[in-house]
This record gives sequence, C-alpha cells and structure tokens, in this order.
Amino acid sequence: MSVVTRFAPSPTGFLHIGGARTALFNFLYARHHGGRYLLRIEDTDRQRSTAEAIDAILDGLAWLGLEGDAPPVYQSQNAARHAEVAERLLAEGAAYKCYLSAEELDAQRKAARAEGRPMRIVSPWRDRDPADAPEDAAPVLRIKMPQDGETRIQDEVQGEVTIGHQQLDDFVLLRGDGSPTYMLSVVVDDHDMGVTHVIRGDDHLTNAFRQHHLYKACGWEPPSFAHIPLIHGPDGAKLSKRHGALGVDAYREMGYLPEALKNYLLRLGWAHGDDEVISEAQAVEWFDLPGVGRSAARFDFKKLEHLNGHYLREAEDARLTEAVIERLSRDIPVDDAGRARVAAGMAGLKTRAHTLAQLAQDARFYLERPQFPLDNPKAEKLLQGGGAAVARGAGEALAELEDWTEEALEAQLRAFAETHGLGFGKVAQPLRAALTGSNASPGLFELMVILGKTEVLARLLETPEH
RNA sequence: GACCCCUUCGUCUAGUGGCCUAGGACAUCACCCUUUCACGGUGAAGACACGGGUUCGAGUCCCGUAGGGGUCGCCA
Repeated sequence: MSVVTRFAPSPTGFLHIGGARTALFNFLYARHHGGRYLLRIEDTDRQRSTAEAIDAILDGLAWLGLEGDAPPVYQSQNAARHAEVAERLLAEGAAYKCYLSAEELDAQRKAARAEGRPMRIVSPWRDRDPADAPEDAAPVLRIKMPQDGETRIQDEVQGEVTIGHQQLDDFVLLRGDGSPTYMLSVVVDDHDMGVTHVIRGDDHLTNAFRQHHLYKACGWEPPSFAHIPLIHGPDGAKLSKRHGALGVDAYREMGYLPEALKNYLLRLGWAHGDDEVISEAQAVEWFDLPGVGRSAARFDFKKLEHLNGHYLREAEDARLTEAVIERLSRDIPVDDAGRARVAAGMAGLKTRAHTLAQLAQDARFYLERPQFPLDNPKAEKLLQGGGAAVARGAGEALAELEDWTEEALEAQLRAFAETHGLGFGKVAQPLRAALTGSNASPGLFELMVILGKTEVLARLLETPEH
C-alpha cells in the first residue's frame, strides 16, 4: 500500500515553527516512500477559524515549498459526511445520545479530581433508556469506549505505548447542535483521504487511543501513528511568542532563507549520523521515522543563523540582489545604477552576512552616502584623531589615478601609506569608514571599483573634519 | 491530581552491550589567515541526571528516584 501523509493545521493563527516542522516531516516521509503528501485545513471550529489564518498558513507553506500534492481539503465542508458516520454509529449501537448538563459534567470532573481518579466522564445515558430523555434538551452523541482492559499502540516514534481504559471516556462525536467534533472529523477525513501515516506533534499522543477505537467502531483499519516531540523555547519551556512561537512569516521577515529554516528544523529532533548540512534531495533520501528522537528540542537561533549564513553564501547572487533591493527600497530610493552596484557587490557582501536583513543593511552604502556623524561608533572613531584627514589625503592621491582597477588601487594606496609612514591598516580603516560608514565591509578595493572613481573621490574628499 | 512520554557537552545530536580514554555541529575561548568583518584552518574547554540491579562487560537492558514535558473540553 502506498504511503499517504497529511499536515492538518487548524486555522486559528499563523503557521508556527512547530507546525512547519510537522509539515516538513510529513512531506519528507511521503517523498521518501514515494507516496503522497496532503493538506487539510481543520476549520470545524467556525468561531475561531479565520480566512486570514488560512491565508497565512498557506502562504507559509508555499514559502517553505511544502504545498500539498493536491488542493487542501477543508474539513468544515465534510460536516455532513461526519454526521452521517456518527448517525451510523448510533444506529449500530456503538454510540449514544447523552443528556448530561454542563453542571453535571463539571461536578463529575471536580469529584474525580478530589478523589484522585482519572478525570473521566461517566454518562448514565450510555445504558439508560432513550425514552427517559428530557423533552427539550439537545443531546450530544458520545461513542461507547471499552471500559475494561487496555489499548496498546505501536507508535513509530514513541514505540509501544499502553493506556488503561479507565483513562478513556466516552468522548463526544456530535455536539448539541449536531456539528461534528474534531475527534470525529479527523478520523473520518483521514480515512476518506486514505491517510496511512499520521505524523503529528506528541500533544496528540493520547488522542491516538481515542481515535484508534473510533476507527475500530467504524470498521476501519487505524493508520500507523508517529508522534514527534514538541519544540521548546531556549529556556526549555513551551515555545512562547517571545522566543520562537512566531509565524514562519516572521522568520522570513528576519531574513532567513526557506532552505536554511528547513535544514534547521530537520535537524531538530532528527539526525542522520553526523550530517548537518543536508540538501533537500538528501533529506528525501535519508528521512525516516526511526531517525526521529523522542525528546523535546530547544530552539536555537544561533545555529539557525549559522546555517542561514551557509545557504546565503550558496545562493545565487541574482536572487539575493532581488531580496536585498526589495528590503532596501522600502525606505530608500533605488535606481538602476544603484541596483547594478548591489548586484556587482553581492559576491563580496553575501559571505559576510547571516541573514537577509543584515545583508540589506550591509549593502546600503552602495545606494547612499554615509551620513555624518556616523551611527556606528566604531566607524566614527576611525575618523577621529586624523582619520578623516587620511581619507581626504587618500582622495587627493587617488584623483590622479587613471587605471581604476583593484590592482592599481592597491598599489596606489599602499604607496600612499608608505610615504606617510603609516601601516596599511591605518589607511584602510579610515577609508572604509568614510566610504561605507562602517568599520566592517567587503574588501576595500573591490568596493571602490564598484562605487566608481567619481563617487569614491566625492565621498573621500567630502569627509568632514573630526 | 490521574495517566502517558522524555532525560549524552550551554544547545542540537551520534551512539542500538565490547569499535567510547563518548564522536560531530552551533555557541565559547586561543592561535593562524588578513585592509576590516565574515569565511576558512588549527587547537582548547565542555556531557552519559541520580541510585540500584542484569552481565565477564552498560551511555546502551531492567527497576526506582529526581527533574522536565504532554494530555485530561459540546478547542483543535
């Protein structure tokens, strides 16, 4: 039987980093086994689901290249089918109408907790004559779960997990208004979509037991389950808004490349020996469930950043130029000449940055002259104590230069340093500051060639006294 | 509270009873390269949570303790 996996987010917010990893694993597993990877939007909670969230999730997946092999299924559209299955269960005696009130439910839970028992609802309506039902109440439909014994599940990540049936209560299939609950919908949809492997966060582990019995009640074969550990924040606690539970769009905005984020997420909880930098093709070839770890992992921005730097260096200059111009043009005008400079300088720029945001910042000097006094205190300091004079002096020395090439520039500047009795660094750093407004930049001669003689002379000669 | 899961360097992890005086990566520190930064190179420091077993031999198997996480909705 061919593998079918699915990623099934509920559209109550953006696609967060844990969801992205779950999608990745489902995608990789399907690809590795030559199967299909599907998407399903779990929007059965009409109150909390929003169109914006759906767009955000789909956008996030598209950016990561994790779109499904078929258009997404919208769970809410299958409500009639879900109800039909529930009615069938009722007719077969595998489910019953329960008239317990909210107060009675609450009292049961309180009592269970007080007595140290599992918090399980026991409905008298399971065995009571439906004829006793109150007239005006809208009942929920509950499934009849086994009451004795235990259930064992062979989870592909967690291994063998067993739970006693005292833990499992008769959960609700259909609400008072006749709408299906999540528990019913997932099972019916997964079955209808032919899902063979359910790979999801391990916060769903206990649901697997409920769903297992629902499959059985329906007369269907349960899929195999794989519950992957959750991602924690840097402090080991649950991921919060503050440190990582951001939408993938936030990572995009911070300047991470999708391939870097995927590589990072892949290594979080999964390993293939000592391999760290893994291409998508290799990931497809190597990924499998036995390689997934069982413990939660903390999110580490430093490592993501390192990986991002790697992929930045590997990326095509044209792609990077495009991204940088897009960012820069948000607040400064970019003309064709400026764009050409950024493109020409990209090779020298990209080896130094770790995110697109940094890359854009580093490329800024190709588009606008430094504003004095400089924001960068280290650069400002380089121009003090004679630095500015060195820059102007070098500007004058360069005015004569005909051959505006890296070689000629270097020869001229080294000669300049020598005649002034200065180490080359004492000349290069003030020039760097005057030309780029920073103490760190691509190679001096390289950027001088790209900036062009006119611009270089202008910046050097106009360096104000410090 | 009940139940389930987890526990190797600061972090992500390799490790499936002897190959482990525990390997790699990020981060840290030092040095090298060098016009700066980044890259790269070399090296250093750094972990099997604890306690019992099983075994000729345990990071690897079993039990317990501690710590962490998850779940207990007419949410998903």
